[in-house]
Amino acid sequence: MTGKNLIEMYNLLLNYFGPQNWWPADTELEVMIGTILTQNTNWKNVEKAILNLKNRNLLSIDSLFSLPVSSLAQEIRPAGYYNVKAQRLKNLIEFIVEHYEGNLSLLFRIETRTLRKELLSINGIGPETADSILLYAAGRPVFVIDTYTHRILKRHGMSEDQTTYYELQSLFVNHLSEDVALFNEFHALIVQAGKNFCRRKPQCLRCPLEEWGIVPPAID
DNA sequence: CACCAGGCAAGTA
DNA sequence: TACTTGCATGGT
Repeated sequence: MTGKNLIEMYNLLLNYFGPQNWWPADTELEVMIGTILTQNTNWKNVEKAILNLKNRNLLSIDSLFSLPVSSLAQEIRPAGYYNVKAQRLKNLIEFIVEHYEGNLSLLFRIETRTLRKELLSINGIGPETADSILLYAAGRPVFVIDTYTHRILKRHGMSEDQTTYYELQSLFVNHLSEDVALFNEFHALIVQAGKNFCRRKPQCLRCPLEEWGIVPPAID
């Protein structure tokens, strides 16, 4: 497993699925909200929640800041875990208001490593959410790892159960050029492949990566 | 009916 | 450090 396989994987997926045009959102704030809402949750449900916020003109730092967390929870109900996620969104908004004058461009002025630590300091933002914000909202060359990435690489013999988030991230970063557009597209394609072919059961069927000559075992 | 979805934090030993 | 559990709606 080498970089060659990753580039090959990328080309196969891009050829099969085409460009994914991520992240599906109108503003940087909407991206950030989406990263929290989609935690362990189907994106379709997230869309319903975001539509609720849009319809009530709540997609701004100021309006979210003054909205009671209980009201926010009701708006985002379709996204599931709504009490937890409402508090997490509040934590994010309060952080931006209290540390960066409620100004996203002020927050995104920070250097990547530091910005990552800042995001991780917020309760409710873990490695994947932080990296998604860095890549898809702040436009930094950070590779996002999710459960699909773990699953697909494991099925193709490129990782193990114990392989950590950061080990997988290093695998991609060390074998790819540090390119925001590439990282953006690659992760989106992995998610697309995961949704279509890499469910836990009944294992990968008609997977575009079959061309590798690898028969992915059903695992997890 | 069971299973899954673009995680994370908190609790336990 | 290394597991386990709670969180929850909506689609298949």
